[in-house]
Amino acid sequence: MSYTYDYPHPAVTADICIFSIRDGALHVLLIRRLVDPFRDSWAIPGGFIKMDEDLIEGARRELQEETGVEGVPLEQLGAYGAPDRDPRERVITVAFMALVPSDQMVLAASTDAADARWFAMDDLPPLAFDHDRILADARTALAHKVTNRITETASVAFQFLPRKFTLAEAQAVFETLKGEPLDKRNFRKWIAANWDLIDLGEKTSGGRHRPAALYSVDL
Amino acid sequence: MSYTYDYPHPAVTADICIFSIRDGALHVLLIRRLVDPFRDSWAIPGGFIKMDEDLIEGARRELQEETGVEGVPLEQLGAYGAPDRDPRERVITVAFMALVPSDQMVLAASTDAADARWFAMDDLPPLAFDHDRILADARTALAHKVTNRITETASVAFQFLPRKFTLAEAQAVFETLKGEPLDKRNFRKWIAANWDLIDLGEKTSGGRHRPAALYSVDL
DNA sequence: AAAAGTACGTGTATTTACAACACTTTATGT
DNA sequence: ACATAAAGTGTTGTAAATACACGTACTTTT
Repeated sequence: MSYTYDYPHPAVTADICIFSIRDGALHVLLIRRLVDPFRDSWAIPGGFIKMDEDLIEGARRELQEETGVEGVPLEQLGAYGAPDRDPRERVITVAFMALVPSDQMVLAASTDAADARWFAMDDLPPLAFDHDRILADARTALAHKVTNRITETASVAFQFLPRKFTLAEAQAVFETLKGEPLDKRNFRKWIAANWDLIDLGEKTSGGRHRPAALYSVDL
Repeated sequence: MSYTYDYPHPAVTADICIFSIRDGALHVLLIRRLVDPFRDSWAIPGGFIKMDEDLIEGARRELQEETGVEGVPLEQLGAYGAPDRDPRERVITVAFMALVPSDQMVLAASTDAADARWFAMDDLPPLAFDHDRILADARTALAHKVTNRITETASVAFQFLPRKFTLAEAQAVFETLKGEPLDKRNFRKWIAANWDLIDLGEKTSGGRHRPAALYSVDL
């Protein structure tokens, strides 16, 4: 089967930057390519949009097919379409991003991708295509989303915390997402002002130091 | 000549929202379509991306071809790709926007567009495709760009003013772009704090009221 | 010449957000 | 008891945003 047009058409893909925190460090989900070009290179997951699906649906489907990840709230980042970004043919990609708790994710490779793995953002392999640029843009957007407003993305941050958490643990999560250290007192003022924290009246124990109060959050 | 692919490919277009102020009201540049679908409907200018040009280059070219408008600093708004947004075939569009001084623009219609005209934003005709949504998104983005930061877009605002202008004239321009009235005293503080205004020591005359001081701006 | 009309020009007080900054408290381990 | 380690806690300064009202200077009309 083949498809013929009177004028040349580009291919259109959706590529998805999935961020998570693992072991206290920001990670991104990458796949190893099984096919040329960039065979055996790492890349952000993505693939061709089908003719009957919306862009975000295509992104969701590709993400599921290539990594097994489902049910994440994607946000569009923008379109990338430099003429030579793919050596095969003209390929324009629409980039999406999301922040997810990776513990609940079951990674599964597929036919298109040999392997799906989490990589620490400060220890990335060389990436296929222009995925380094896309990922850098997504990283910047993530930091803004988490701090500037009370977005859905920001509330995902609490998914990285246990149901009962200390304020120090919460601060570590937000520092990781923003990528820079935060002042302890200012952070406590900020989080108390922007979320409904519930003081559980319980304390940590077992540390060789003063116990911390435990909180939960009402999102 | 025809082009054949193993898999179906969407068409990709660039559509451009060009805003300007005319007669004190925010206007947008629209074209009347000469071809189906939506023949004789009004639409934001745009067209198919060529295989060897970047998205923004394609946007610039289509804008020039369809309206004669050149040399404007486009910014990407995002990609729109609902499966049924074009009845002919699957068409994904990447939207761009810009704010320009329309007086210097020479409008010229082309083969694709019967007519290019400015429409007041509060008196729009029905638009082709999903252009009403794209335009609404662009309108929101414009208001943010003009006020939230000192962006290039914001400095275009002064292009709507004569070289020597009064602060009341400047306020009217920013109110039009933002779409809401501004407090006179606060506006004067804000503009003085954010731009280099030069008091020319001259005054208006001929009004049936107290004359206003004339300024110019050093961008 | 006086009065009315019209837009010009100006200052202060309040609130909010953000940034900087240091010491006391309370547990654990030796 | 003492050392260690992290928890917890307020104030101050600055900048930015908001709200708000009246005297001034010129033109036109009577």
